[in-house]
Amino acid sequence: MRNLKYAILGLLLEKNMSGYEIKTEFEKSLTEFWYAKHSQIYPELKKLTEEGMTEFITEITGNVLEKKVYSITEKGKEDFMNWIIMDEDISTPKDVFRLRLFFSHNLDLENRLELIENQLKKHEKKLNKLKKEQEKFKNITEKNNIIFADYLILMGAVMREETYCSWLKKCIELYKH
Amino acid sequence: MRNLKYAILGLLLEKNMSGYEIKTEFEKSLTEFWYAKHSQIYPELKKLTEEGMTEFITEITGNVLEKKVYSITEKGKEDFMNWIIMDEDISTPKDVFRLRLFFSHNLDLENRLELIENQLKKHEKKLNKLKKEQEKFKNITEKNNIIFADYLILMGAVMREETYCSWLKKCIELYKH
DNA sequence: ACCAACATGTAAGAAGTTACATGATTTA
DNA sequence: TAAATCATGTAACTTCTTACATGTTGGT
Repeated sequence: MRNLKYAILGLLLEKNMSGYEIKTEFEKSLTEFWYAKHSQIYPELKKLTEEGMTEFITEITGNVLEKKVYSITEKGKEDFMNWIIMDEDISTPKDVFRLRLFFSHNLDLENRLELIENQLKKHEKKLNKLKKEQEKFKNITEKNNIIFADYLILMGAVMREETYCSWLKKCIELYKH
Repeated sequence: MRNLKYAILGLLLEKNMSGYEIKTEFEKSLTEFWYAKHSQIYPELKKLTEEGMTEFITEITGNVLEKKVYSITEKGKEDFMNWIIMDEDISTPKDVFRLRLFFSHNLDLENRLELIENQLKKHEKKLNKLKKEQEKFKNITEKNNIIFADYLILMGAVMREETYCSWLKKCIELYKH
């Protein structure tokens, strides 16, 4: 599948970046649908370079600190463009909370409700955070840039969290009556 | 995290099962939130037995076919009951489609719309399948058994797919105007 | 001077996928 | 008698996490 590969290539298509900057982008822009630790990113960049998908030059920050600035090659671009139109089957995300809920008849009603209410609190907190972020996207008109994709992703994340919260509230309601 | 472990222990708490039956349960009951191939289940059962969480007896089907029927031990039950009330941080599911969409400004409008419309078709198909399954749960009253958890999980799955579809439709609409 | 952020890597192990490998039983 | 399902495993590999390991730079 090599999805991490394409996440990295997609980022490098925007601009040249170091491994550290890529790591930062994962935390900022991709966090609602992908993530990777630096311990996965650095070896992947090494592999990508060996495969001829990326190249790098070394830049110096300050006096001695070396930074490897990666760029995507023609070969990398071709590979990325083949991947992005690929038609893949959808897969259901794993969900540890749902796993717990499925087996929650092993708990008494009180503990079962606590389990769900705790989960609800967390998702409500996340939803509020996402809604605050959404305020940045007031006047979006340009549909051809990465900012618009950001906007659609965030909208999807808000909808996803709203639904998760509604579902949990419905579960609580059903157990209470 | 050992989530597969607890998925298996949870199933064995209901009734004694063979690896093959556990595999079948993953496909039938747990499919909306967890899954594992038999190549992961068999070694995990072996490990669980070594750890004293499960035991097995060998049964013969037909003339010679051996079946290992696993049961959960007291130690396994204790461990499971500690896990189910554990308070874990929520994590965002990875989503390859969202990854593609995020980078879809690299496609022209026509291909971008095709990408989203294909995804919509798949999620609509899945939603219809889930709604058909929901018809089985007409008169649910008993809130203390595993069937009720099944019902809540399925409700959550329907809501999740409905929202995914709404989001995709909204994306299409925004790109078309 | 200290701390947060910048910067890059490796090692060990857990989790998950794909393929290899085999054979029995049931149903059409 | 052929195909689907039952039944159990291993091997090689990819993916991902946690921990180890080190050092620089910029701001207060």
